[in-house]
Amino acid sequence: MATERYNAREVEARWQKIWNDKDVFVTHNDDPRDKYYVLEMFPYPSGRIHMGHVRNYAMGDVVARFKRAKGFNVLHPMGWDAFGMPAENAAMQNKVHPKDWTYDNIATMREQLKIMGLSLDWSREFATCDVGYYTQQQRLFLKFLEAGLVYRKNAKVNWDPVDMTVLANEQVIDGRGWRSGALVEQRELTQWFFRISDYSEDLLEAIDTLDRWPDKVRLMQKNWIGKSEGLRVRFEFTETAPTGDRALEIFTTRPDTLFGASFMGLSPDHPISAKLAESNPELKGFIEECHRVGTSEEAIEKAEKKGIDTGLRVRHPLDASLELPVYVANFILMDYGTGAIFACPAHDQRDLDFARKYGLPVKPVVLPKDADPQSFDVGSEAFTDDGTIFNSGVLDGLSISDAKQAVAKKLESVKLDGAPQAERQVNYRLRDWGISRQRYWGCPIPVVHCDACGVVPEKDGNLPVQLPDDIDFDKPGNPLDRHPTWRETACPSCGKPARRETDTMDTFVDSSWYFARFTAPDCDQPTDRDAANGWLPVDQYIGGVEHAILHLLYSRFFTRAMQKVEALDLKEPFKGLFTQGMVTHETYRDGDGANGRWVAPSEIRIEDGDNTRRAVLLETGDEVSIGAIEKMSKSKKNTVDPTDIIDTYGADTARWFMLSDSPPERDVIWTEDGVQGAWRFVQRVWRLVGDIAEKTEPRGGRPPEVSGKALDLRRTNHKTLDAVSSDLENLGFNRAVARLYELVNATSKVFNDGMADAGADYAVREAADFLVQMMAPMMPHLAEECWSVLGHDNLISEASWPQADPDLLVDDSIVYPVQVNGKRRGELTIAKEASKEEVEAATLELDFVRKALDGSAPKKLIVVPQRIVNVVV
RNA sequence: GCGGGCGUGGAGAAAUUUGGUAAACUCAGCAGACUUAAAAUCUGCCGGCUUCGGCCUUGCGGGUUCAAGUCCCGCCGCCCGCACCA
Repeated sequence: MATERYNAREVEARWQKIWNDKDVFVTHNDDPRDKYYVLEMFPYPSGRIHMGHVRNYAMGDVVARFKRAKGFNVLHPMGWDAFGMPAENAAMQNKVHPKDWTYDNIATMREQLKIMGLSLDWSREFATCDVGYYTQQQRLFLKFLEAGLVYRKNAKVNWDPVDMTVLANEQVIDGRGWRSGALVEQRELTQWFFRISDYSEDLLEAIDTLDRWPDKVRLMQKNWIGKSEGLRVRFEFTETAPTGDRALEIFTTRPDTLFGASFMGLSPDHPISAKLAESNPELKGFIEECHRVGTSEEAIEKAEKKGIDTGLRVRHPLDASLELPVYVANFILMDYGTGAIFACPAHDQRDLDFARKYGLPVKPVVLPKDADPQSFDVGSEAFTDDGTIFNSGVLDGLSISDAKQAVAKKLESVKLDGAPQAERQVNYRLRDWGISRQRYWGCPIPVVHCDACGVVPEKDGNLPVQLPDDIDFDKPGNPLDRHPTWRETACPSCGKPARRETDTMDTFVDSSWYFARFTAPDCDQPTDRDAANGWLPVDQYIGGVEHAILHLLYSRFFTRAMQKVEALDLKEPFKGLFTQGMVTHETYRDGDGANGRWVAPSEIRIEDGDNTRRAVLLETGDEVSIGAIEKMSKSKKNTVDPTDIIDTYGADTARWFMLSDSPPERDVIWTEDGVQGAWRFVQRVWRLVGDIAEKTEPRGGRPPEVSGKALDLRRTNHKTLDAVSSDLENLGFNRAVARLYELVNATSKVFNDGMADAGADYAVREAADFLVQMMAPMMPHLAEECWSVLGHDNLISEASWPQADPDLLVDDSIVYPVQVNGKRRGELTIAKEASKEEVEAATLELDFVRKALDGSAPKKLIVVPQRIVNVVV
């Protein structure tokens, strides 16, 4: 029993070298076994790995190692999402080139990942800022352009005044830039767009096929695409509008409430509003005021419904005698529907607020169930639930959906100026994806502006359009624009001098196809079709829920677009998706609570008392206040550096702790005590396995006859194997961990009790072998070391997953819990094959059952075979 | 406002897939063994009440069922997403 203390540092480095020297984790595309592609969202090279990465990659690595042991050809690559603003910010602040900053960070983080012992195929590594990668991205862009998937338009864009760049709608959060936090302004610019909205319906419908995605993410995507079915209706003006329009076109999802129409509303950005404003100073002022208010959450919440009567009137399409006033109103959005509405105040809260303010009619047309049509009044709350149509002439008595159909049918057949007055229409919230960014550190958009030919795609032979290295960051804005010579080029079409596009692509483009590039990272085309089709879709994708909409939706679009340009042949890139929780930690503050300075965990010591727990500064011994548990962040200083942990305890301990306790989708709380618990387990396993290796012989040949405790242990071994296999299959890492603790407890007991029963040696040795194999995906270094101590001469990383013996998964006898009136009152041990009648008879013999029955027969006796017995008295 | 999720010991949690022994496993705590002492390790206890027979207990209130943490209805609380989308 002279086993030495486990030296993680030495052991981990040794096995990592062996794996590397033997190319154990290099994957070949021509391997004939079934494929399994496991991918974790690749990191942005911000500088150092954080605990969130450790958690994410530990999970992915467990899946990769488990599937490898199960016999799959596993693809598990890693790369870097390497373009983006922080590199430019660093350039501006520290006078370091974005390229140097990025590649330095990558070098640091690569080493950090390597000491985690991840089973990655590093031969496929790339960074999105590698010329080799963005060349292919430019090639893909040109193919998309040719296929009509890209276009340029003058558009109002979200302008971030701090980063001095354009943001996609998705990147505007509460009216602020997602990165800078600055209030976003509206600006007119010519921008490049991807036609993601062409795929709205397809992207929406296919969500139903993603049955291995979290419901939450699927729902978020559904809402984001935001489909609504309705009717586009033209209301005839009583007099031609100043724009020359004879009718006002609106979109509605509630044509059933048409008889409740009270007024019309125009967006302040509607062409008619703009035209009227030219001769109406009051309206002009109002529109300007609307623009000033902005679109922030706060502004919208506080904004009162306001508007101005334009003086224009329209005729009601179903009742020509009725004329409706046309207002410009601040709550109507130009970029949804037609930018104009008909308002039915009784059944829409916004319309109601507006109508009450301006004294416009409120006529209910949907009657709630059991309400009195004479007295029903909506008051200050619009009625939006189901009901029956009334006050609506021919529609009276219809259900809402029947009324919708009836109105659509009627207005489709009425002609106004030769065209149908209404058309059914489906509207989506999803807008095209603006990808232009006025930045240097991104993939250049490979087009040329020529005075003679206009906008011309760069020739494929001229790719790549490479970023210049000599660049300065003295002023804000786009450095490519200011570069003295980079812009100058020849027109690919006519050969005359022309200028390069200086916009670069949104970095979300880079991450929208990297998973495909990993399948053939050196291909001289964006993809090797066979490789991509062979490996994709990704079987298990793992990452943070913060990418639930943007990255995942863009990737789904990209896969479709790539299918269209024949770069690959599938629609959905990610078959299984898992969104892991965050890593959190207690926060600490110096001095007086809320105003105190944040203190890092490494600066304090926790003192546990009987019923007290306090934190004191290491340096001074002064007490600091313990605050809420929050996501690890630099600003709150509650971070723990993974390399410090690995230096002290080793990678296995860090990985094991990350996988223990908390279910993977939930937040995990990082605690020093918890890490130490994991460390103790590492040592305990090491001692136990060492002792078993010393005292028992390796197994071989047929299992011997076992009895008593040894038989029980063999059953435990196989039951644990069965359970852990399914836990890992379902990403239930915390459950798998708990079962391995149980197995260690059970094995120690048999081993320490002297192994008196027949076959105990075998049972204990089997337990050790199984234990080591089952923990190998989670603690691979310790597992390799133990595996070799147990006398195996192969690598556990290359060993096959063991098979559970079905005979050992069931016991000879069953312990039935016995309930009396549904409360457990005792138990009954009986042979497994006992018939229902035998169980019933045995139950009635039990003392506590007899007592409860007190001589009379039970009202009911329920036996659920192999489960439970319930006696109803 | 709309949509979704969650609520179990001192803490993280299990059991939620199929309604069937609530609290496995870990952390913290307590008591003990070993030790000159500490660390490490090992053993035991650890939801509440109890007249020691038991009784109660999964946010609260109801319901379905032989049986409810699990299903249904209504509240309360917390978290997440979207947000003037007609």
